[in-house]
Amino acid sequence: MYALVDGNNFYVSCERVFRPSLNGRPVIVLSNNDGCAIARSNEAKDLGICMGAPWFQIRHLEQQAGLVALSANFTLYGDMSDRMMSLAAGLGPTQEIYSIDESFIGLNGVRGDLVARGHKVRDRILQWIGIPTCIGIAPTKTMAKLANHIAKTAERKPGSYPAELAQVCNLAALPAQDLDDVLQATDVGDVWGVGRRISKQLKEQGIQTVLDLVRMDPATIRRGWNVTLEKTVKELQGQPCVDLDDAPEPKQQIACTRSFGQPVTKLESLIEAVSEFASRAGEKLRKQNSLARELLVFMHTSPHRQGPQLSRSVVVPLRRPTDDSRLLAGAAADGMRRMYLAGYRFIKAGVILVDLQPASVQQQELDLEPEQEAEMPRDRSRLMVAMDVINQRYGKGTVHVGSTGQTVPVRAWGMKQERRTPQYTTRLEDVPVVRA
DNA sequence: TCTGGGGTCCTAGGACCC
DNA sequence: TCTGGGGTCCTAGGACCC
Repeated sequence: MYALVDGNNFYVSCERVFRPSLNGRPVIVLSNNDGCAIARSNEAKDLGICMGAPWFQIRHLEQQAGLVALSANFTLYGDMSDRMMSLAAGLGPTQEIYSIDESFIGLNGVRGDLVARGHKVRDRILQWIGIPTCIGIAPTKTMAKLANHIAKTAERKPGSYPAELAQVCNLAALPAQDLDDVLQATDVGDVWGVGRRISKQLKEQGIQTVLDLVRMDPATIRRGWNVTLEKTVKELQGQPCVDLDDAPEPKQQIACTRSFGQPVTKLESLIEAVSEFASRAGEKLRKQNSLARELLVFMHTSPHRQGPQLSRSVVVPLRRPTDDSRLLAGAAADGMRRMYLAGYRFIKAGVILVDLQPASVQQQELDLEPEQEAEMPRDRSRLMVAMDVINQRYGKGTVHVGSTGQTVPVRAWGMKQERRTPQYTTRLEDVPVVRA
């Protein structure tokens, strides 16, 4: 048995904890560069704002409907997430943190009324952290996801489902006929693993609701689509195919990519940008104790704007597997020099570290180039360790690779974030002060 | 004027091997 | 009249997730 605990409108809820005046108002959180909506309060959803709606298209709602738009404050959301996860873990013996606002809890061995237990944990998260959540409970992860969706919808749209399913929904506790009714009332596109494309295909075959999908023969689904969808159907039928993953493997690739605040044309600016991205990717790489053997750099112009378009990428092999930000930044800069072409307005660039291996694996080699040894650290260099410790303690970018251009007063490629709230929980100067 | 960022899994097809 | 069979590895692209 599994539970899925999911924060409601998570980013918006985080902001509301520190600005209660936002309660009851339409609020959205914008993506990097204040580009588009990535989180919406219920009131904002009711205004018809879609996930991913470009800000310039909905901006008029600020005046017309009192919409509040905030720049993304990922430092805040990450910290609130940690707090929420630690309380959600109290629901059962095992936990898989699936995303910043969701975790699966394994309920094996948990006795008693699961719905009552769910409400207790939900109330605790709301009181201690301030984040409203919904909890779905079921025999498989896919069903728990569905139960969570039902718990949320039942709360937000009264009448859509039986009222007692709101907030905490245990599908395993429903009588068969009630379960069928609930599945029939749910669109097949709401199932975890059924995206826009497959949803459309299923509907063309007459499979409209979750109940229709549950009644399909898994082998038929496999023949008509693929094994992934077959697993989804089996899971919906109550047969577990996806295990709880409470000790995730290290990532197989690590990316750092950004859109620029404004178009960038100059090589120097692009080199600064990808040096910075490579250095940031290096931090993530060291955190999971891996080395990279290859690095991919890319850049492209904006498909949404007029003018000549260009999209290029190059793979840069590294001399030997490394986690050293200096070497990664250098490789990224080399790649950029190789692929750069003048005359284009670039809007995005990025670095992806691929072909990763554990840092514990060491390929020995003959010392054929002893004069280069000093520049090619073989172990995690003490410098990188010191750099990470200082940046952890005094803030990101306190110590950085020189080629990233942080000494320049204004970075040509910097991000636009005009509406960001303070880092209430992670920066001493930003901690709210209570006055009597 | 203006549209995010970071991942995973699966499959088909080509290269290559014996 | 006539061109083997079986296997692995790698890559690109598609679909999905939040």
